[in-house]
Amino acid sequence: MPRAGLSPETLVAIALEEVDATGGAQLSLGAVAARAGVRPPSLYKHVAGLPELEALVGARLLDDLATTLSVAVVDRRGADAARAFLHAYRAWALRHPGRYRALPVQPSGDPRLEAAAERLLAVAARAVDGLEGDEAVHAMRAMRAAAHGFAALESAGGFGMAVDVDASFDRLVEALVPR
Amino acid sequence: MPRAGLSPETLVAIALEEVDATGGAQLSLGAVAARAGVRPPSLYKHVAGLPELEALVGARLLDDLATTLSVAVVDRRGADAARAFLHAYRAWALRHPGRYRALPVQPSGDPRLEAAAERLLAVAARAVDGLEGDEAVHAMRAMRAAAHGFAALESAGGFGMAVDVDASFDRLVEALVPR
DNA sequence: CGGCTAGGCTAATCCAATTAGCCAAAGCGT
DNA sequence: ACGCTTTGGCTAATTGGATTAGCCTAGCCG
Repeated sequence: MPRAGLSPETLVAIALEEVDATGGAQLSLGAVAARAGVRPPSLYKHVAGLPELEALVGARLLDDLATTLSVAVVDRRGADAARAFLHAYRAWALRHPGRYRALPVQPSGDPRLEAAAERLLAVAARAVDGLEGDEAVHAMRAMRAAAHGFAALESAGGFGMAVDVDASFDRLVEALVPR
Repeated sequence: MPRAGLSPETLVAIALEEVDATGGAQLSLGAVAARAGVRPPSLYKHVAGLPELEALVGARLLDDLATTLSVAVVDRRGADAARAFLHAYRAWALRHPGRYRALPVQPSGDPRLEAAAERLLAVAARAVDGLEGDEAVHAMRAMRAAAHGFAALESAGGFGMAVDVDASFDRLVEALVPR
């Protein structure tokens, strides 16, 4: 039995393949082990168990999203920043529907998750550039809610009608963005 | 061993207690059986298994929500209807955070779920009263996305900042509602 | 080469769902 | 009241996934 060259990082990468393949269903150690070409108990040499693997994957997803948004927003100001944030958010969810559904609902309880969630918040804060105090908080919440709601519904196939979804999203964006 | 007086309906009611108690975590037959004062296998005399119970619970939740929204929207027109819809939606989610998280993500695959989801859509359509064709669809999508996004984030404790959440919601509502 | 550690493996345990098969409680017609 | 049938409990057994215990070898170090 040769070494498989596993590590927490490679396991996270393998788990992401599994997430993409299953469309975000509950992760299972058996599936990850099979993909890694190894028996399930072997995974415990690299991660503490399923909850830890889920936390690592969750943190990775939040981080990916935060990075993507960060790149989209950088160097933009005011309404442009907000638009870029919203479009990049939706694009990410559309590009990885499984990963979007696998995003941790409550990124609390694990320091890694909390740190990643923190980064995401920081990016959202940059997207409401130009607003002050409570106004910034209100705007940030509206953007997060709209982005998440739209992405969740769309990536779950919730928009049945045969009407242009891009157009719907643009309306939503323009309704929210400071005029 | 006396009869426990169970039925699909009572099991759904018991499952809802469990959902409220656990805050929307994965339902388990063991927990429901314990609450019903019965051994797990006995439940199979009333429902086909966990998936069916989940479908029944999901349909019941969608139906409750649809009814609540329906009552809120009835007799209202235009912007008033939209505002009422959004506020009632958020209020329901806030009143039952566990149930909100237990709402089926993809109400498809089971005719009962599909029917309930249909009702919900019909109520949303009434809330965009006054708009025609594509405009109505865009508005409905925006409302659903905003309502779901806000409710999901709020009921998951996603708004950490100490800034009035009611005010944030009002901003979002006014940004969306046809002026 | 001998020894140490890391990383596989098998076997065994635990837990939740589910199935099989038994048996009593109710309802019902006589 | 009596026996039949159906309904709804129960225990025992199976299955599947997570996890733990303990063994054993590959790779590395002196």
